[in-house]
Amino acid sequence: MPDTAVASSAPPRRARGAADKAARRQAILVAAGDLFDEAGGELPSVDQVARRAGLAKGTVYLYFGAKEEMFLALLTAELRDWFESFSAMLNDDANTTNDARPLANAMVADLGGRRKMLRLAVQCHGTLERQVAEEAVLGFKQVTASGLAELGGLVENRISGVVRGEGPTLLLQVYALIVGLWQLAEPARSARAMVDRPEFSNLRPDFEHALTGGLVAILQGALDS
Amino acid sequence: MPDTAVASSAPPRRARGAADKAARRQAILVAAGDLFDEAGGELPSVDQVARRAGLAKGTVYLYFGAKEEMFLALLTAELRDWFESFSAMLNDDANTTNDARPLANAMVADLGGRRKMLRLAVQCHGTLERQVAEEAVLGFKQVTASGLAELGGLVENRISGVVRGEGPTLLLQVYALIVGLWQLAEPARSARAMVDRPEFSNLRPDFEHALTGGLVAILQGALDS
Amino acid sequence: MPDTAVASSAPPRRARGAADKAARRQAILVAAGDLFDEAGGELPSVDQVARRAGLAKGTVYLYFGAKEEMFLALLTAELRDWFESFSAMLNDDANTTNDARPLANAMVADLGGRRKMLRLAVQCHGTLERQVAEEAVLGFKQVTASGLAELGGLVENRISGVVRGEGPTLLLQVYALIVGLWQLAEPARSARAMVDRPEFSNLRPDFEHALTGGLVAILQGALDS
Amino acid sequence: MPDTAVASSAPPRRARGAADKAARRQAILVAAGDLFDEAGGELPSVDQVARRAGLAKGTVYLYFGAKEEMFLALLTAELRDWFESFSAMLNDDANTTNDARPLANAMVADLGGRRKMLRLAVQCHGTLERQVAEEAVLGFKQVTASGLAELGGLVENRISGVVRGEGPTLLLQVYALIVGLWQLAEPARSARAMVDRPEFSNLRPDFEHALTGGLVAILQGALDS
DNA sequence: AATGAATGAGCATTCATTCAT
DNA sequence: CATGAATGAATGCTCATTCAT
Repeated sequence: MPDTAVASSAPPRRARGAADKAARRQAILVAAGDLFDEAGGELPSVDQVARRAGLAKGTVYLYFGAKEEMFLALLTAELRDWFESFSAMLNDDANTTNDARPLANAMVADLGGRRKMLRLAVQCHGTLERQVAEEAVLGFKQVTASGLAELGGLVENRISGVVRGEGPTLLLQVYALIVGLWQLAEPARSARAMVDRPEFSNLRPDFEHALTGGLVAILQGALDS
Repeated sequence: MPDTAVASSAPPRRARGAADKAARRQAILVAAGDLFDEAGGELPSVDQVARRAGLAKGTVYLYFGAKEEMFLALLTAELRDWFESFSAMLNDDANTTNDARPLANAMVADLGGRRKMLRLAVQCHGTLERQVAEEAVLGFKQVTASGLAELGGLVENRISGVVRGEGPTLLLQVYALIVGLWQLAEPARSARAMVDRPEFSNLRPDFEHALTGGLVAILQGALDS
Repeated sequence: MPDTAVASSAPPRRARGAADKAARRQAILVAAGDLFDEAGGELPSVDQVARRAGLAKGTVYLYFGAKEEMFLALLTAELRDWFESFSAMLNDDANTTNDARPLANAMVADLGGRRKMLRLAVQCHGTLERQVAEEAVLGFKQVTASGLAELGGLVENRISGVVRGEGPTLLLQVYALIVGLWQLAEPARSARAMVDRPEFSNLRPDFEHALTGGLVAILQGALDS
Repeated sequence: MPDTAVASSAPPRRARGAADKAARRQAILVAAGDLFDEAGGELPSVDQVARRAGLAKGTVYLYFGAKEEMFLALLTAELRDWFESFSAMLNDDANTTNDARPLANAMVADLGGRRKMLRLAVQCHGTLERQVAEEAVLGFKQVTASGLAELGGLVENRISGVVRGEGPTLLLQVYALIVGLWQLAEPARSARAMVDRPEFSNLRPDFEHALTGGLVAILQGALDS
């Protein structure tokens, strides 16, 4: 697979083949993601992204119809990855006993390395989706939907007590809890100092603590029913 | 004293007394909230708000230091109201049996009329807090923190099984689930049509269904422990 | 003269007599001047001035038709004072020998305590006059003109060599040199650090040195002719 | 190569080469300068400048980081030009006899066509410098400083009596006198009518008369020492 | 006379997107 | 394919001034 090997090197001056184009598209996404993360979850400008990717602003628009699509694609990729990871966890017998705690713990641990996904989720569900053309949301929705369906089925199979057809709902609950807690747990820079004051300590939830508790409750609720 | 009686009507041309000023401030908030809601959760411009309130742009800045403060104040009020409502539910014996369902149902029903609060929550936690001066977040945080503390105590008292000190955490889980699910359940205009397609049906969660399930799980988890 | 004695105390709640009004007007001017100086030569807002004077914004407009008038009046007063001081110098025989240096030195020393006047002069001649109603400039021009005429006559009498009728011209030259040099010598905050670099040393003139030299030249020129 | 020949005409729709870009930058400066002059020394809005140059507002910001930079660049150019002209005068033997009058006359005549420079100088030294980022002042300061150094040396060489090292000081005196007198001589529109009244005749100095006298004095002072 | 609430004109700046080259 | 110059919509905020009280 020479293509794969080359894909990771610098993209060529002109991306002609499909592989080249995919590589360039990927390079843009990487640049966008890095900048997004470095900015603490703030969307970088298209120009910044292009420069970071070593390209011109206009080039970005050859690969993405709009700025928001870029980040939607980014979240799509992050979600896909998370889905896989989650899938693996569900397939691990150690996580699917009658005790929800192992799975919850595994999930929380796994999310520890997914700050970018969490930040993107906050942006996308809160703001981004509003500003994108209908078609642009399509890819995102497709991946999400199919992932949800697949994972939902897995959930129904592996977690006893989950009623047939309720798998996706349970996943949505889980995802909502994760993203919702993350929003509360990662306040903006300006609020950072404030919530560190003792009188506001209960406003800055310990993300992991609260999340673990919530996940256990939701998962255990399914197991018990 | 007809004046006192009509205090809730339109404030006088010039708000001199504290009551008049409060009324005017309130009128601005109402205008802002209505426009926000009408725009489907998009922040209106200050000028729009002023015009809707029958005032000039500059006048708004006599009552709010910045645009974002306005909406933070709005959410503060909405939250305060919700806290009260929630408090009443918790104090209702019918909601604090060993079955979490009555409380969950009550909460979901109550939230049905709080679309504005939910939309504001999405905006504030996702975007607004990032853009406001530290002092401006203070009032918001104070109300939230004290409400959380108070409600948290109530939760610990009224819901058996909630460990002392874990009340606020449970509330955060609940709040996160609510806001998180709302984000997923209220796609932007552009995505509205899309998720109505059958193949995406599982992406447009039935907010009430998923929320009820999640709340029951979290609350029941506490009751059972 | 009880009035004079009272005039310097806090102005009464309501200024009724002419003396009271003058005192209040004076208080406003003092507040304006102090704030102007504290701000490094930046015009304070009317609100700031009013508050500093312990008055409401609107009250300022009972005494001055426009913000700029205030500062024009301020400069008028400063100039009047300087004129007097200058007059005294001219009347001092020690300053009116055939050597211009004593007078130049005296002037420079005197200007050392007139930073406010210099800053005002820069503002007024450069910007303020443009923005004031015609009538408002009247008082300023009157004082300036009469002072110039009077001082000009004195100059013609006391400085040998000054042709009859050229006294005011000489004064204008002197005044222009002073204000012009001051502008160059007091760069804005942002440029302060820069001109302190060695490579720009010649851009930050030693105000006193350059001014003394210039004054001596102009005055001596008259003496010699 | 017709293109090269018409380089000074309107730049192409899109300025790609460095020359085109310089031409466009120049076109913006010309537009800004003309508007500034037409407005009697008032800064036009960026939008006005852009429209006059046949461009969109945003385009201006491709060539200047901020509005003030534009006018600083304008003064820089004007000063550079004046420096050259001044330099030529100094190199002219007819201007460097023991009589300062020829040089003074030449300078005054030369300044007659530099109204734009004088108005800009008033704005820049009085207001503009205060509002610009430090880096933006750099270019201006550099040109000024180097011009001052160069001209200062020339002055020392060509005007007998100027002590080594005092050339720049003398130039500053000259520049200050010029700008200072201009400020006094060009009252704002509103004051124009007023100073034409006979009683204020001495306030509206004959710029050329007073300037000539002052320059002669300063220059002669050097020659005589 | 004094107040201070209300007004609203005025403007620089950013940045996603387009399209000529 | 790539570029990057050009576009221009969009808007929060200040503050001098007015005038109802």
